[in-house]
Amino acid sequence: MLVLTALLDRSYRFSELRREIGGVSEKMLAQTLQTLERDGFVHRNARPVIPPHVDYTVTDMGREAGERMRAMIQWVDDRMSAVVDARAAYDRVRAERDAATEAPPVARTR
Amino acid sequence: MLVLTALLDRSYRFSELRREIGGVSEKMLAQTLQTLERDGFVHRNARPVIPPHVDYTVTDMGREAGERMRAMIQWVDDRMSAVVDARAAYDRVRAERDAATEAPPVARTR
DNA sequence: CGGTATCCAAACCGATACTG
DNA sequence: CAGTATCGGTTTGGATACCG
Repeated sequence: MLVLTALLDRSYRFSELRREIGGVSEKMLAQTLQTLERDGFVHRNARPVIPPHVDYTVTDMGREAGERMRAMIQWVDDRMSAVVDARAAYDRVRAERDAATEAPPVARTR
Repeated sequence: MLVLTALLDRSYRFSELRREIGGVSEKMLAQTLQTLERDGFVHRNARPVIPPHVDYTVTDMGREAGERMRAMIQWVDDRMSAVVDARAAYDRVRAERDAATEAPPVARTR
Protein backbone atom coordinates (compact mmCIF):
# COMPACT_ATOMS: atom_id res chain seq x y z
CA MET A 1 0.00 0.00 0.00
CA LEU A 2 2.22 2.80 1.26
CA VAL A 3 5.32 1.01 0.04
CA LEU A 4 4.11 1.16 -3.54
CA THR A 5 3.07 4.79 -3.35
CA ALA A 6 6.36 5.79 -1.76
CA LEU A 7 8.32 4.03 -4.47
CA LEU A 8 6.46 5.91 -7.20
CA ASP A 9 8.61 8.96 -6.63
CA ARG A 10 12.02 7.36 -6.42
CA SER A 11 13.90 4.27 -5.30
CA TYR A 12 14.47 3.71 -1.62
CA ARG A 13 16.82 1.74 0.53
CA PHE A 14 15.42 -0.51 3.24
CA SER A 15 15.89 1.68 6.29
CA GLU A 16 15.12 4.78 4.34
CA LEU A 17 11.79 3.33 3.30
CA ARG A 18 11.11 2.33 6.85
CA ARG A 19 11.67 5.88 8.03
CA GLU A 20 9.65 7.32 5.15
CA ILE A 21 6.59 5.22 5.89
CA GLY A 22 6.82 5.37 9.65
CA GLY A 23 5.22 3.06 12.17
CA VAL A 24 6.23 -0.06 10.32
CA SER A 25 8.35 -2.69 11.99
CA GLU A 26 11.43 -4.16 10.35
CA LYS A 27 9.74 -7.49 10.16
CA MET A 28 6.63 -6.22 8.41
CA LEU A 29 8.55 -4.17 5.91
CA ALA A 30 10.82 -7.09 5.03
CA GLN A 31 7.83 -9.35 4.68
CA THR A 32 5.90 -6.88 2.57
CA LEU A 33 8.84 -6.21 0.28
CA GLN A 34 9.41 -9.92 -0.23
CA THR A 35 5.79 -10.47 -1.17
CA LEU A 36 5.79 -7.48 -3.50
CA GLU A 37 8.99 -8.70 -5.09
CA ARG A 38 7.73 -12.23 -5.45
CA ASP A 39 4.51 -11.03 -7.05
CA GLY A 40 6.34 -8.79 -9.47
CA PHE A 41 5.42 -5.36 -8.12
CA VAL A 42 8.82 -4.38 -6.82
CA HIS A 43 12.35 -4.91 -8.00
CA ARG A 44 15.10 -5.53 -5.48
CA ASN A 45 18.59 -4.47 -6.35
CA ALA A 46 21.21 -5.73 -3.92
CA ARG A 47 24.73 -4.41 -4.37
CA PRO A 48 27.15 -6.82 -2.66
CA VAL A 49 29.25 -4.26 -0.84
CA ILE A 50 30.07 -3.82 2.80
CA PRO A 51 27.97 -2.51 4.36
CA PRO A 52 25.21 -4.01 2.17
CA HIS A 53 23.35 -1.59 -0.07
CA VAL A 54 19.91 -2.66 -1.28
CA ASP A 55 17.46 -0.49 -3.06
CA TYR A 56 13.95 -1.07 -4.14
CA THR A 57 12.12 0.23 -7.17
CA VAL A 58 8.69 -0.43 -8.64
CA THR A 59 8.27 -2.54 -11.74
CA ASP A 60 5.92 -1.35 -14.49
CA MET A 61 3.06 -3.27 -12.92
CA GLY A 62 4.05 -1.94 -9.52
CA ARG A 63 3.91 1.59 -10.83
CA GLU A 64 0.43 1.04 -12.20
CA ALA A 65 -0.68 -0.44 -8.89
CA GLY A 66 0.94 2.38 -6.96
CA GLU A 67 -0.83 5.00 -9.01
CA ARG A 68 -4.14 3.33 -8.34
CA MET A 69 -3.29 3.11 -4.68
CA ARG A 70 -2.45 6.76 -4.57
CA ALA A 71 -5.77 7.63 -6.21
CA MET A 72 -7.66 5.42 -3.80
CA ILE A 73 -5.90 6.87 -0.79
CA GLN A 74 -6.77 10.32 -2.05
CA TRP A 75 -10.41 9.34 -2.49
CA VAL A 76 -10.62 7.84 1.00
CA ASP A 77 -8.91 10.87 2.44
CA ASP A 78 -11.41 13.18 0.77
CA ARG A 79 -14.29 11.23 2.31
CA MET A 80 -12.84 10.85 5.77
CA SER A 81 -14.86 13.65 7.28
CA ALA A 82 -18.09 12.34 5.74
CA VAL A 83 -17.36 8.95 7.27
CA VAL A 84 -16.56 10.48 10.64
CA ASP A 85 -19.85 12.38 10.50
CA ALA A 86 -21.87 9.32 9.49
CA ARG A 87 -20.25 7.38 12.28
CA ALA A 88 -21.01 10.05 14.86
CA ALA A 89 -24.65 10.24 13.72
CA TYR A 90 -25.01 6.49 13.85
CA ASP A 91 -23.44 6.25 17.30
CA ARG A 92 -25.58 9.09 18.62
CA VAL A 93 -28.79 7.42 17.50
CA ARG A 94 -27.71 4.11 18.94
CA ALA A 95 -26.74 5.71 22.25
CA GLU A 96 -30.15 7.37 22.48
CA ARG A 97 -31.95 4.14 21.79
CA ASP A 98 -29.85 2.30 24.38
CA ALA A 99 -30.48 4.98 26.98
CA ALA A 100 -34.23 4.70 26.34
CA THR A 101 -34.28 0.94 26.87
CA GLU A 102 -32.02 0.82 29.90
CA ALA A 103 -33.44 3.83 31.74
CA PRO A 104 -37.04 4.69 30.85
CA PRO A 105 -37.61 8.46 30.74
CA VAL A 106 -39.31 9.04 34.08
CA ALA A 107 -37.48 12.15 35.15
CA ARG A 108 -34.45 14.05 33.94
CA THR A 109 -31.72 15.56 36.06
CA ARG A 110 -32.38 19.30 36.03
CA MET B 1 -15.37 -5.13 -0.88
CA LEU B 2 -17.59 -7.72 -2.51
CA VAL B 3 -20.58 -6.51 -0.52
CA LEU B 4 -20.37 -3.07 -2.09
CA THR B 5 -19.92 -4.39 -5.61
CA ALA B 6 -22.81 -6.82 -5.24
CA LEU B 7 -25.09 -4.05 -4.02
CA LEU B 8 -24.31 -1.93 -7.06
CA ASP B 9 -26.71 -3.94 -9.16
CA ARG B 10 -29.63 -4.17 -6.79
CA SER B 11 -30.64 -4.41 -3.15
CA TYR B 12 -30.12 -7.67 -1.32
CA ARG B 13 -31.51 -9.34 1.74
CA PHE B 14 -29.12 -10.73 4.32
CA SER B 15 -29.13 -14.41 3.42
CA GLU B 16 -29.41 -13.62 -0.23
CA LEU B 17 -26.26 -11.52 -0.03
CA ARG B 18 -24.54 -14.29 1.87
CA ARG B 19 -25.35 -16.76 -0.87
CA GLU B 20 -24.38 -14.31 -3.60
CA ILE B 21 -20.94 -13.63 -2.16
CA GLY B 22 -20.22 -17.17 -1.03
CA GLY B 23 -17.68 -18.32 1.52
CA VAL B 24 -18.60 -15.67 4.03
CA SER B 25 -19.79 -16.62 7.50
CA GLU B 26 -22.89 -15.11 9.05
CA LYS B 27 -20.77 -13.39 11.62
CA MET B 28 -18.49 -11.72 9.13
CA LEU B 29 -21.30 -10.54 6.92
CA ALA B 30 -23.21 -9.08 9.86
CA GLN B 31 -20.08 -7.36 11.08
CA THR B 32 -19.20 -6.02 7.67
CA LEU B 33 -22.69 -4.72 7.03
CA GLN B 34 -22.77 -2.98 10.39
CA THR B 35 -19.49 -1.27 9.73
CA LEU B 36 -20.56 -0.24 6.25
CA GLU B 37 -23.83 1.07 7.61
CA ARG B 38 -22.16 2.94 10.44
CA ASP B 39 -19.69 4.54 8.05
CA GLY B 40 -22.43 5.58 5.64
CA PHE B 41 -21.74 3.25 2.72
CA VAL B 42 -24.81 1.11 3.06
CA HIS B 43 -28.40 1.71 4.01
CA ARG B 44 -30.25 -0.87 6.06
CA ASN B 45 -33.99 -1.10 5.64
CA ALA B 46 -35.67 -3.34 8.20
CA ARG B 47 -39.34 -4.06 7.68
CA PRO B 48 -40.84 -5.19 11.00
CA VAL B 49 -42.80 -8.16 9.71
CA ILE B 50 -42.75 -11.81 10.65
CA PRO B 51 -40.54 -13.32 9.47
CA PRO B 52 -38.21 -10.30 9.49
CA HIS B 53 -37.36 -8.77 6.14
CA VAL B 54 -34.23 -6.64 5.92
CA ASP B 55 -32.70 -5.36 2.77
CA TYR B 56 -29.52 -3.50 2.12
CA THR B 57 -28.77 -0.87 -0.48
CA VAL B 58 -25.78 1.32 -1.19
CA THR B 59 -25.81 5.01 -0.34
CA ASP B 60 -24.45 7.49 -2.86
CA MET B 61 -21.03 7.30 -1.29
CA GLY B 62 -21.32 3.53 -1.19
CA ARG B 63 -22.09 3.45 -4.89
CA GLU B 64 -19.02 5.52 -5.64
CA ALA B 65 -16.90 3.23 -3.49
CA GLY B 66 -18.43 0.15 -5.07
CA GLU B 67 -17.66 1.37 -8.55
CA ARG B 68 -14.07 1.96 -7.58
CA MET B 69 -13.94 -1.47 -5.99
CA ARG B 70 -15.31 -3.06 -9.12
CA ALA B 71 -12.68 -1.32 -11.22
CA MET B 72 -9.94 -2.39 -8.87
CA ILE B 73 -11.13 -5.98 -8.78
CA GLN B 74 -11.19 -5.96 -12.56
CA TRP B 75 -7.65 -4.61 -12.67
CA VAL B 76 -6.40 -7.22 -10.21
CA ASP B 77 -8.20 -9.94 -12.10
CA ASP B 78 -6.57 -8.86 -15.36
CA ARG B 79 -3.15 -9.10 -13.76
CA MET B 80 -3.65 -12.35 -11.92
CA SER B 81 -1.85 -14.44 -14.48
CA ALA B 82 1.09 -12.04 -14.55
CA VAL B 83 1.33 -12.31 -10.77
CA VAL B 84 1.10 -16.09 -10.89
CA ASP B 85 3.89 -16.15 -13.46
CA ALA B 86 6.10 -13.78 -11.49
CA ARG B 87 5.56 -15.88 -8.41
CA ALA B 88 6.43 -19.10 -10.20
CA ALA B 89 9.60 -17.56 -11.64
CA TYR B 90 10.64 -16.22 -8.24
CA ASP B 91 10.00 -19.55 -6.52
CA ARG B 92 11.84 -21.46 -9.21
CA VAL B 93 14.93 -19.32 -8.85
CA ARG B 94 14.83 -19.58 -5.11
CA ALA B 95 14.41 -23.37 -5.23
CA GLU B 96 17.43 -23.64 -7.51
CA ARG B 97 19.55 -21.53 -5.26
CA ASP B 98 18.49 -23.55 -2.19
CA ALA B 99 19.24 -26.81 -3.94
CA ALA B 100 22.70 -25.52 -4.83
CA THR B 101 23.54 -24.59 -1.22
CA GLU B 102 22.13 -27.70 0.39
CA ALA B 103 23.48 -30.24 -2.11
CA PRO B 104 26.57 -29.13 -4.02
CA PRO B 105 26.53 -30.32 -7.64
CA VAL B 106 28.82 -33.32 -7.46
CA ALA B 107 26.87 -35.73 -9.56
CA ARG B 108 23.39 -35.88 -10.98
CA THR B 109 21.13 -38.93 -11.05
CA ARG B 110 21.19 -40.18 -14.61
C1' DC C 1 -35.31 -14.65 8.87
C1' DG C 2 -31.79 -12.04 10.60
C1' DG C 3 -29.19 -11.73 13.51
C1' DT C 4 -26.24 -12.04 18.64
C1' DA C 5 -23.16 -14.49 22.08
C1' DT C 6 -19.56 -17.45 23.16
C1' DC C 7 -15.66 -20.29 22.53
C1' DC C 8 -11.41 -21.27 20.66
C1' DA C 9 -7.63 -22.23 17.10
C1' DA C 10 -5.01 -19.95 13.80
C1' DA C 11 -2.92 -15.93 11.92
C1' DC C 12 -0.88 -11.52 12.69
C1' DC C 13 2.42 -8.48 14.23
C1' DG C 14 5.59 -5.90 17.40
C1' DA C 15 9.68 -6.41 20.30
C1' DT C 16 13.92 -8.32 20.88
C1' DA C 17 18.07 -10.70 19.90
C1' DC C 18 21.12 -12.29 16.61
C1' DT C 19 23.74 -12.76 11.77
C1' DG C 20 26.37 -12.12 7.18
C1' DC D 1 23.03 -2.11 6.66
C1' DA D 2 19.67 -5.34 5.77
C1' DG D 3 17.82 -8.49 7.14
C1' DT D 4 16.37 -13.55 9.90
C1' DA D 5 14.69 -16.15 14.08
C1' DT D 6 12.00 -16.57 17.84
C1' DC D 7 8.71 -15.44 21.48
C1' DG D 8 4.37 -13.96 23.14
C1' DG D 9 0.33 -10.89 23.28
C1' DT D 10 -3.51 -9.38 20.39
C1' DT D 11 -6.73 -9.91 16.74
C1' DT D 12 -9.22 -12.47 13.53
C1' DG D 13 -12.74 -15.33 12.06
C1' DG D 14 -15.10 -19.92 11.78
C1' DA D 15 -18.29 -23.04 14.28
C1' DT D 16 -21.92 -23.54 17.15
C1' DA D 17 -25.79 -22.45 19.91
C1' DC D 18 -29.27 -19.49 20.92
C1' DC D 19 -32.91 -15.35 20.45
C1' DG D 20 -36.77 -11.92 18.90
